[in-house]
This record gives sequence, structure tokens and C-alpha cells, in this order.
Amino acid sequence: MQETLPKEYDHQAVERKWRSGIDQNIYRFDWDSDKPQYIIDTPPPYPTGNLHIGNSLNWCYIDFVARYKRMRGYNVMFPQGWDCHGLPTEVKVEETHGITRHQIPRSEFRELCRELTITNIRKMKETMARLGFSIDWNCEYVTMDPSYYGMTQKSFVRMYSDGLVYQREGPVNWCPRCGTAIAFAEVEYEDRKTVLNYLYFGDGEGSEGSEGSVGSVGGKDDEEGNGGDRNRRLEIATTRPELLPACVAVAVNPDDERFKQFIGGTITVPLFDYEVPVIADEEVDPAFGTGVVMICTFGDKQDVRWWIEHELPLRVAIDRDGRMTGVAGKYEGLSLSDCRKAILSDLEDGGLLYRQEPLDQSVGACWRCGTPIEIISEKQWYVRVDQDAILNIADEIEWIPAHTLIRLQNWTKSMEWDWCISRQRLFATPIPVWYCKGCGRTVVAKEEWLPLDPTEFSPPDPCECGSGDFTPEEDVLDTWMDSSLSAMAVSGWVFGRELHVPTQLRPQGHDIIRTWAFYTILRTHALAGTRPWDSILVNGMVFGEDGHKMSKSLDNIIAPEEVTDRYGADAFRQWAAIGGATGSDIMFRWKDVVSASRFQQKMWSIVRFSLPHIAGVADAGDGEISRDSLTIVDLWVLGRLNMLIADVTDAMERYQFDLTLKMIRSFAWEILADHYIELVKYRLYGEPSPDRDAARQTLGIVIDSLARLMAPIMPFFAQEVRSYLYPGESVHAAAWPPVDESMIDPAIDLAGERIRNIAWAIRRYKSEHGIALNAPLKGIEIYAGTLFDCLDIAGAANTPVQVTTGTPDFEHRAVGVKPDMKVLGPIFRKDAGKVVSALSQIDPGVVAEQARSGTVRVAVGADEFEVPAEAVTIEREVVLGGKPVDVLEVDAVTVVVTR
RNA sequence: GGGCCCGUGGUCUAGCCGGUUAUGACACCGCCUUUACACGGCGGGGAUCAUGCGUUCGAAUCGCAUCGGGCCCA
Repeated sequence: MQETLPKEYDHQAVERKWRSGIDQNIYRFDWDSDKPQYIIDTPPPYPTGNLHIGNSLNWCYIDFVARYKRMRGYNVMFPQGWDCHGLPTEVKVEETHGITRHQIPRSEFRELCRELTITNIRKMKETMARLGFSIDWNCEYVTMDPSYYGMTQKSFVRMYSDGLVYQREGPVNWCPRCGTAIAFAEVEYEDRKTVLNYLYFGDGEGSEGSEGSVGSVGGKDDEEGNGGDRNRRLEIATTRPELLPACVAVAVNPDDERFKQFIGGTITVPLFDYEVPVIADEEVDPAFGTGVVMICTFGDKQDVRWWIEHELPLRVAIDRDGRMTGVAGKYEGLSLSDCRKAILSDLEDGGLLYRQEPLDQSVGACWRCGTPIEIISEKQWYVRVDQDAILNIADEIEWIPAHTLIRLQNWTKSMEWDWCISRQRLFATPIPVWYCKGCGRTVVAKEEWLPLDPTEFSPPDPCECGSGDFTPEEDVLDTWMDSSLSAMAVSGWVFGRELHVPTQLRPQGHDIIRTWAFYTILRTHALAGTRPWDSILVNGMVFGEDGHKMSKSLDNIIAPEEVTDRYGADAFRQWAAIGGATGSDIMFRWKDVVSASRFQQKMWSIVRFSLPHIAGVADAGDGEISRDSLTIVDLWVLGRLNMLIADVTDAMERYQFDLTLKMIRSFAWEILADHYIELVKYRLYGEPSPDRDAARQTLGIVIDSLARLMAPIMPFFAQEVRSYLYPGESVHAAAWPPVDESMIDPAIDLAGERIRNIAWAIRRYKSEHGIALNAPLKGIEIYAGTLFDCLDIAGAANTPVQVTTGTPDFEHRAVGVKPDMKVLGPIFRKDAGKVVSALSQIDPGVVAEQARSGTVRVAVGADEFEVPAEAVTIEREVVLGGKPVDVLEVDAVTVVVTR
């Protein structure tokens, strides 16, 4: 055992040493183990090349749990996947190579995406290693590998045969720039300024020049003049004039008196001159615009609702590239914005546009490129969403924090359409489907053909109609189809094992509850008939030091490497643990990292001091200790240690990492360093004796236990400490310290506290009087109710101590009365306030006198109340009897110090 | 517009199934080189617990409302 340690803790050297110095087999999951299973459904991140600080926070939480559970005797799987498919990689490849995805063969483009992804994964793994995550790299999966996407395809095939996947024509969210369908979860809403245009719908005369009415006439005037079905007008406000050719109806509120007579009739669409029905719907807000809405296929989600409800026809005015179609007549081929300008200009020329006003609106935009999405009609693949099943499964899962369940429930209940899983991209899992050229039948791959790309592989069997000629499906699957398998993937599918669902834990951020959590629940229920996890631990977002979400534009991004380079991984991990309550959003603060690093240094000093003493004892930690030789102070610190173990274990079970670390720090700093070590120093430095051995053994047990308690949060530091106590062993293979209940004794704790407090008071006394801590005093007399062992006090104070049960020769004078509301409140209820107030008016001396008899009489006006003595605490001042002594009152003990 | 979370010394934070003097960190002020640690020790100042109303003998804690911030969505 090494006895002299460097004065300063060198986190860089220690962490470098143990990054490769810990046997990775400790972190392996064992499929044949008898231990209870603890499988973590780790998030497979998107390989951007940077493991950002938000990921890092989440992974710290995972690692705390994984290391803790291993020490508790679980067979832990901490796997790591990579969710590779996605548009950002395609865009990056296009940028890097200066091409578009249509300019080179499909397979070549996909290969470029693979290469970029492999590079990015390598970079992220480096950061993970630097942060000390105990990932089992035998349990790694990569969703772009055929072995994985074959499973995605298998899940597609199975859900298709179960009727849970189907294809239909219908509205989809479409990004015209990216040229692909996207799911609701991929739509981001942003506030933009737009223009609300007021126009006339009606008999078409406007375009022929009824100039007199433009800009001045309201609906009422027309109503009076025209009672018939034709020759009348409606005023309509719209933000989407370019969708006039897609207008299929006009809607008003059924209770809106202004428009009642229009309902059931038809009206002419301006410029395009065709009739659409006027319908009534309660969803129309009479107060917005003119109270008349034009329904287009499709302007927004509300249009889709009305379209379905009123069984309206479809007029497709926008194509996949965001250009106007044939129904737009002379505007065909124009872009949306050009068409908008042209139509507004033509409306104005025809006197049909009579007002424009600015409007704030929230626009659905593509999450990737920010282009406003359009809702168009397309033939797409969907996954059926069974809301009740998802809600039922969600109820079986433990949500931490509990309110995150409500988020999932709200999202689930708000789902209006099934999940659209078709994507018009390249770098993704191919949909294993063909269409027969002979009969048009849809042919879905058989499981044994998978994995496959239908554009490169044809069905070996002919179609039922006899034709062997197929058109491959070129669309690919939504990336969430890959990642929503993660729970099933890690618990069996990736390894060709039977499914071990439910897994035990899903750790993730609250930003992806509506996506990853939702889809995983849906898919695990559909494919395995059960919940994916027992518990879900939802972490918060990480904000910059300015209190805002980290973003490039705010320039408040901190990379984890920046922190580990300066303060090390353990300090970063301490920030993750203590930066805020688990589940809440937390701010990154350098000062948290600095104080973490200070704690490491403090702890290092403690270890550095202790090791030479522990070295003399054969078994530092697990040896049988003879309680006979332990002093009250030894028993006290061991009792406190066991309380700490119990509390920390409880906090870890509840994922309260902030509490865990706070308790460990305060024990190490206050109980151990400030008090225990100061109390036993004289024994440790003294001649060999049973007392000295007791202190050595106690110190050994405390240090060893602390190293183990710290191991999940500070794996490198803990390992370093452990290596001095048990060379060649890893703290991460050690058992979590058990609570020794027999060590927790309230009487001993009270006695120990008394000694600690007396020694502390003497220490404070010396400090206040400018006396060196180890300088001797002439004498200390302790007056207590019972005699007790004061050797440690004498040792710590370096002063002879006398204990007597007598009363010192000076007078105590009551100077104040403190009411105990916990006792008084229930007794006097309404009158408690008055009693307290009256009590404070009485001379404390009188109260003290009466209290001796057990009851204090308090007069309130004409009433008299009897206050039990235990409901008041008498504050006393000690009056000296002219002696040159100082008096310290500690607990119920009087300490007289002679300087 | 809806749902969820949150407003505690200068800054950040704990407590929040009601009851001592409201926790801790950082920052600030004063004293101290004391055989592990000055990245330390001892002491100190600093909070109308967002605001208002209510429930209660008693509210940071429970209820309602308002204001402010965040997240997810429409």
C-alpha cells in the first residue's frame, strides 16, 4: 500500500490511468446469469459527431444507475445504439460532395451517408469514453446495418400481417423543399407575420366591374338587395389566397345570423369561376376575419377535419415540389409565392380584394429546414394508432417525474391521424414492398427474405396473378420505425435471443416523449404485447449559463470536452448529479464544476491523511472490528456512516442523484473531516494502543465505504482510492455497502453528538480567541448530568478535562422564553396566538420558576391558561461568579474553560 | 389558444403530504499559516419564500386568481 500521495489530486493523470485500467468485463451483460436482470433501453443518439451536453447529462444519469445497480448485484445491460437514418446526414453529404441525392445512383449515395455516419459515431464514442460511461460495447447496435434494419423490416411485415400497417391515399404533412412526407412529430411551429386578405366571393360580377361597391359595401347591403341564391356576395378573409383554386367549400357558423340564408346554397370562387357549397360548422369563429372561412384541400389541419367531416371533394392545387398544378389554370407551374403575388394582383385588378391587414400566426414548418409545410394528398403507408392501448400501457409504467405521464397522455389523446411512416428519402430503411405490374397487387416481403432493398431485390415467387414483373416501392420508412424497436432490440432481437421485455429502464429527455417514448410504447405493445419498460426516467434540458437553451445563435454552447479538459470527467459528472433535481431543466454552471473539483481535492486530502494510518491495519474495510475498543466517537461516526449509507441507498433508488451527492459531500466534509478526524488525530499520532487501532480501523471502514458510495458518480476518483485500499481490485466490481443496522443507535448518536459539539465549541472558542487549534488550555471542566468518556475531547483540545455531575458554582439566569408551536398549537387552537403573545410579556424568570412545577400559568385578559412546561424552552444566560473562566453552553452541558 | 413545469438572500438551489432561527453552493466582509487540505479553518452580513385573496391557532408548503419564465403542442 502506497503511503505518500501527491498533495494535489491530478484528475488528468488519474482519469487517463483508469480509462484503460479498469477491466471492461465488469460492464458486460451476462445472458446466462442468475442475477436479476437490469436492462437499460439507452437512447440511440443521432450520430451528429458531437455528444452534446444534453446527451451527456442523460448518459451520466444512466451511468449512475448502471454502476449502482451492478454494485447492488444486478446483471446490468448498458447497451449503446446509433439511430443513423435521417435527413441531416443526407443534407450534409450533399453539401460535402456538392451534389444532390438524385445526381448519383441510390446505392452510391447511401454509401456516402454510411461513411459519414461511421466517422461521426467514432467521434461520439471518444467523448463517451472520456466521460467514463460504463457502456457494454458488446451490446452496440447500428440501425443502418442490414442486421438492424432487417429487424425494422421484420416489424413492418409483422404489423402489416396483423393489420396494423396499411397504405392509403390521404392528407400528409409535406415539406416542399425536402420533397418528403413528415409526421406531426416532425412539424415545428413558429410565429410568423402574415397578411390577412379580405376578398369577395360571389356572383362574378365583381370582375366585370361593379366598382361602386368596392371597399365600402358590407354583406348587409347585399342581403337587402338580393334575396336569391345567385347574384350575391360573401366577404372572406384568408391568409392563403394562392389556395383559391383548391377551395372546395365556404363555411360559416350555424348560429351566425349574418349568414344563415347562405347555408345550403353555393357561391362562386373568384378568378376561377366555379361554384362551391356554403356549409355550416360550429368550429367557425364568427369573430375572426369576416366570420366566413374558405375550406381548401388543404390549407391547414382544420381544413382536413372539415374535408373529412363534410365529405368534400379533393382539389389538388400544389404538387410535391410546391408548384401549382393544372387546377390553378393560368397559374400552373408557378411557385407558391409567385402564385400568391399573381392572384392577389389579379384580385386587386378585379376589385375583389378590398382590405389587407397584418396578422401574427403560427406556421407549421419542417423541423429540418424551416420551410412551411403543406398538407397534400398522397398515397402513403401508415401505422394504426390505438390510443386506448397506449394509454393503458403508459399507466403500467413508472414515470419519473410523475407529471411526465400527463404529457404522454395529452399527446396520445390529441392524435387525429394515424402515424404516417412513408418517407421520400434515400438514407433510411427501405419499405420491403413491390407492386405487381400485372394485376397491381401489393406484395409484402416474406420475413425470410429480409433484410432487403426492393429496388435491388425482386420477390423470388411470382405474384398470385402469375406475373413475375414488379415495381419496387421506392419510399423508405420514418426513422422512428427503427428507433422505436430499441427496447426489443436490446432485450433480445439484436442478439438473436428471446425477448426479455419489459426492460427495466428507459432514460430520455422530455423533448421526445411524444416521439420516441410514444412510438416505443406503441410498437412494443403491437409486436410483443407488453410494456417496453418498467420505469422511464425523464431528464430535463440543459441551459447555458445565461439561462437560455443552448444554441449556436446565442453562442452559449459548452462542449463536454471543454469541461473534462479543465476539470476532468468526475467533476463534470458531479455537476450532472448536483446541478438540479432529476427531471428538472438544469443550467450548466462553471461554478458547480469548480466546487466539484474542490470537493475532490478535499476528499483527496482526507485520503492522503488517512492512508498512512490505515496502512498499519491489516484489513482496512471488511475486517471484523472489535467494538470493545471503539470509543463513543468511533461508534458515533460509524453510526453516522450507516445512516448515510441508508439515506444514499434510498436516494439512489429514487434516482435523486443531487441528494445523493449532497449527502456524501456533507458527510465527508463535515462529519468526517471537520469533526471525526479532528477528534481522533491525537490517537492516530499517539503511541500504539487499542485506542489508536480503533481509530485506524474506523477510518479505514469510513474511507472504503465512501469510495464505494462515490463510485457511481465519481468512478475515476473512487477507483483511485480503492486501488490504495485493495490493490488490483476495482471498486466497480465491489458490493454496494450494506447498512449495518446494529451500528445505528440513537443513544450512541446522542452521546457522540455531545462530544462532537463540545469539541466543536472548544475549537470555535480557540479560533475566536486567536488560540491555535492545538495549543493547550489550562483546563476544561465539564458539568453534565452523567459522567462520560472525555478522552477524545481532551485529546482534540490538547487540554486536561474534568467531568463532574455537579452544578457549577455560578448562577443561571433565564433571559427568554421560546414557545414550541408544535405543542402549543394543537392544545390551544384558536387561542394559541394570544397565549404566545401573553407568554412573551411575562418575566422569563417567573416562567422558569413556574416551569419547574410543570405548568406555566398565563393570563389572557380575564382568562387563565395552563401551559405545560414542555411547551416552552427557557433561554438561559450564565452569570459568572467572578472567576476568570469562560463558559460554553453545549447541548445540556456546561463547559468551563480556564485559559 | 390548450396542457405541463417553475418563480426562495446578489446569483443558482434544497425544503413544499403545514409547526424550532428557511438548506446548501458561489459571491461578499472579518479573523487565522493550525504536523490532510489556504481549492483550508472559524465567524459574519445578506430573503416582505413572485403578487393578491382564501383555508387554518399557524402557510415557502394547501386552494383560487393575477403577473412573469420555460417546455410541449394547437
